[in-house]
Amino acid sequence: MADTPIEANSPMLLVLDRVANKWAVLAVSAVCNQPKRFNQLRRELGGISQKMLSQTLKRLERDGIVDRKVIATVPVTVEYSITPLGKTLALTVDQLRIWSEQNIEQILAAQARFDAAAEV
Amino acid sequence: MADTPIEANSPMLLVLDRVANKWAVLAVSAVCNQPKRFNQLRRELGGISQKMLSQTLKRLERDGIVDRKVIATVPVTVEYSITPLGKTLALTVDQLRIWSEQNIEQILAAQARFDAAAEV
DNA sequence: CAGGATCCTTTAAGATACTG
DNA sequence: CAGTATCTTAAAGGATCCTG
Repeated sequence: MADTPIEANSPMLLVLDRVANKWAVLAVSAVCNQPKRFNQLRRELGGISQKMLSQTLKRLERDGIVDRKVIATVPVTVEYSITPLGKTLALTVDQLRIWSEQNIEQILAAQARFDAAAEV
Repeated sequence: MADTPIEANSPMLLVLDRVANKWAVLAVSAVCNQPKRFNQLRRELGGISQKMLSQTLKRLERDGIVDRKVIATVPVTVEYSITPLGKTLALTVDQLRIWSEQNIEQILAAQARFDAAAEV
């Protein structure tokens, strides 16, 4: 890790602001292996509202993480896919997923200890 | 990345909820190399309010990411340091920092393209 | 020095209804 | 089907004052 403290508007924070939220991670992950349609994603991402999904996808598209392709069927179909840039991000985020899975027990144990110590 | 979509309460999301916010990342990063005191951290993390810092540190402590040590001086001193668990997390988060730095240009370029296309 | 408690403002998020 | 617009509610965040 870096010796220098992270500044308030570093690339890291800019990326975190976009990527480090539940729905963005879910969406990237869902789209990562094959293109998906809007409502298909909605169903796949459990409780997401269409507003949130719409927002999330638009942000990801703007950042060049996912690609949006309108197919002129009737009614219209829209396909979301991962970009090359998005793919590398997904790989990186996946590292965090692996860390999470490997350490979730330790975290939960720490929480339990903390809470036990707290309630006297 | 995983083929299976990330479920709504996976370890990943639990970790993201804690770790993937500006202040937590800043705090972990600030404490990563040597222990720091409360107000020392406050100064180092630019604009953080003491409420936010307090909240952030408490959460990180609860999760076993940082360690809190009260030193009985007068007035009292409190020292925050990284735990072994926190250290491995910092390493992982650092990967994301590296990705961010390497790809920030591409992201900004994508945003510029998107915005240019949007305003007609 | 290191915080807790309170109040108040701003932002995020969900529900609902409507459109090309 | 794939969204946008609007309204309302929930949560995050900041400012201020206070204490061991």
